[in-house]
Amino acid sequence: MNTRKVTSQDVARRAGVSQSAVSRVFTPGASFSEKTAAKVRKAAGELGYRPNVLARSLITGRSRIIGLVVAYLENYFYPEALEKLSNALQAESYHLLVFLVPRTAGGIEDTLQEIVDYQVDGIVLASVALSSELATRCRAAGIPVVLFNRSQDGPALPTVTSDNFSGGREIARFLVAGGCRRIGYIAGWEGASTQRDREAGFRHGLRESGLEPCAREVGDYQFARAREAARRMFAGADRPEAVFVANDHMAFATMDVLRFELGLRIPHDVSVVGFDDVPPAAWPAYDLTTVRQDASAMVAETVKMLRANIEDPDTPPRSVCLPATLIPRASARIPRGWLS
Amino acid sequence: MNTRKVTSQDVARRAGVSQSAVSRVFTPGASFSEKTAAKVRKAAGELGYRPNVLARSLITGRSRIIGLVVAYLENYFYPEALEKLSNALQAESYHLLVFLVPRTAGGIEDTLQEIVDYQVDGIVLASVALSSELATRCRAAGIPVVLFNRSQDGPALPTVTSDNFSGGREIARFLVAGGCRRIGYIAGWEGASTQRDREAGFRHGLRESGLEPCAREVGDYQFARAREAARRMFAGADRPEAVFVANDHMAFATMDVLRFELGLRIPHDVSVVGFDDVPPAAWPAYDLTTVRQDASAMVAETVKMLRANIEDPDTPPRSVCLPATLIPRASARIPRGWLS
DNA sequence: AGCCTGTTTGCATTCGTATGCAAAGCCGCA
DNA sequence: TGCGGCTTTGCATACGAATGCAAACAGGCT
Repeated sequence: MNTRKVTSQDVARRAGVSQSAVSRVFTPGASFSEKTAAKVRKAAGELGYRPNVLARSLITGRSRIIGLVVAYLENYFYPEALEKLSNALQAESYHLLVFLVPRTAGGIEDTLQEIVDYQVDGIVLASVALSSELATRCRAAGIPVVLFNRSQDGPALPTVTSDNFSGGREIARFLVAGGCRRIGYIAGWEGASTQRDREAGFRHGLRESGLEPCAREVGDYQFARAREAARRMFAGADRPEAVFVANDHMAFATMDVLRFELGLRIPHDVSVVGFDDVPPAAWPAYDLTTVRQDASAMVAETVKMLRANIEDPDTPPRSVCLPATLIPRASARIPRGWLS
Repeated sequence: MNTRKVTSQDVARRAGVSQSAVSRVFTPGASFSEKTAAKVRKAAGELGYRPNVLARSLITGRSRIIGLVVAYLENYFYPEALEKLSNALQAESYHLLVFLVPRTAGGIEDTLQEIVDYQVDGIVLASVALSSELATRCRAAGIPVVLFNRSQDGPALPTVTSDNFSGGREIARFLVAGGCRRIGYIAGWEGASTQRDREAGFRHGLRESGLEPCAREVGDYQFARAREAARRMFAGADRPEAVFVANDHMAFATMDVLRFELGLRIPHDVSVVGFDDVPPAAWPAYDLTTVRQDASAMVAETVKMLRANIEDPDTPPRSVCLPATLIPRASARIPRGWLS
């Protein structure tokens, strides 16, 4: 309480120099002599002075804050990404200001405004779709935006995804090679590009063998809805031999329904494949065959793009699509020779 | 790019009023006539003006930013808490600036300094222990701090926990009532108050029946180490009939080892109980008996404390300990008559 | 009209730091 | 000693908004 904020003025007075000198000592690249630096550092240390980031950002126009918009953390891919992103940014002395928004289009509008109010240096949009009008406004505001794990048709924005199409296709090939013919698909939220691309790739892969999904339900990337979707899909007598679930989180729900409600054996009766490779997928209870999204690589690319766009706002938007590799585990029959 | 930042000056000019007038229209509680407000709002709308939060905070001394320090998001209790906390704070137009730190004491020192640099209005420390010296410095800096899910001996800081002691005791009673005598304990990170309290309560509960843990291993709240701990504990011939694992996250690892490495049936051969009640605990694959920490209530209390301390820094620190209730599920034998 | 009270308004200053500019200092060299 | 060139320093101002103060205004009453 008693300790009032200590400013560069206070330090200047105590060190017997001007406020500018203090500022320069704390500004990388500024010009000052070792002698004054010593005096300033000493005084600063004694007073416990630290530059006020907010005041600094007022004049430099950089806040060293990155806004993160994320719809939900229920899918464990996002906590993981958040953790990695935060760590990567901290290494460059940026920090994450998080905004949670309902996935519906309405809320994003306002949220984005709030973010801009904080003068963030950049924005990462994860698990969130952006109307093209909004995207344009962001560019207009001069704030770099990176789409994380979502792509976008309209106006070009920097985008980091993994190769959802190939991933989906690989899954189809894998299941077909394993001898499955009757294959179902449980879709994610239809508004998501990941959902679209995974399904498109999957259908493409099936078509290579003259097949198409024998059933399709929508789980909206939500646990509870995926459970219902699984129940519907496996209610009838002629149930699928395999099912591709659009992400791991829903795949867990599906496996639980198959095993514990319907008494089916996995993969003996049904093969299940997910997407993401979140940590629980590797847990023996699920041991889920899935496609790995390389979160670390995605984060690294995201940070790289942000940095580039912050340094030079006219950097042309790149779209990076990282390889996604299928991880065969025990939840789906492994085709003979697949691993060789 | 072209659109330069629009300031209150610009709005003032366009509306034909002074900058102060514009400021007042955007400051709740300030005095202005409806007539000027209309002019200002119109001009602001046309220009797309929004107050600069950073500039505002420079003069008001409030940034409307809350720093959140969290060690890791691997344990799904924390993403959940983070999501709820962020939502609760957004409702009061605060926002979370997240800082991830390794759980070791060293990093926190620096991290806390970085946080303070951002002039945050408050700090939430989750899953992090604070040296008493550091705690004092926080108070001295005049920044409200709330300990979330961690308590603290030394100097009094506001604290929100659930009743880990009672929770642990309840688990002991539950297992004993279920007929278990040989009961093991897999501990969390020894530096954590949650670990300490859960174990103390557990031991207390056992002692009521003249028992004590037949085995004890340390899992450090980490998945991999918990797995090893479980292997060690169940290696010998005279294995425990039940085990209390200090949190759900480690309990999943334990269950996997018991079932898939050792071929044991749960709860027939071994009863397993966790702590937290994270979402996967309710998934049929685990169906884990556990003690529920009411994350929503904890968050609500945290926000309340923060608000109180921000409004009046001399608010005496309160320690809230919320009830934690045992949720019987299928991973442990349910004592006859327990549910009645 | 004249006075009093209460509300609006603008002016000027403030928050804490960075930075352009010009003055001052330093160094070496002739 | 004097001069050119480079570095260091302080002064003054700017960033964008909030606010104390006093002037201006509006309204009610006599």
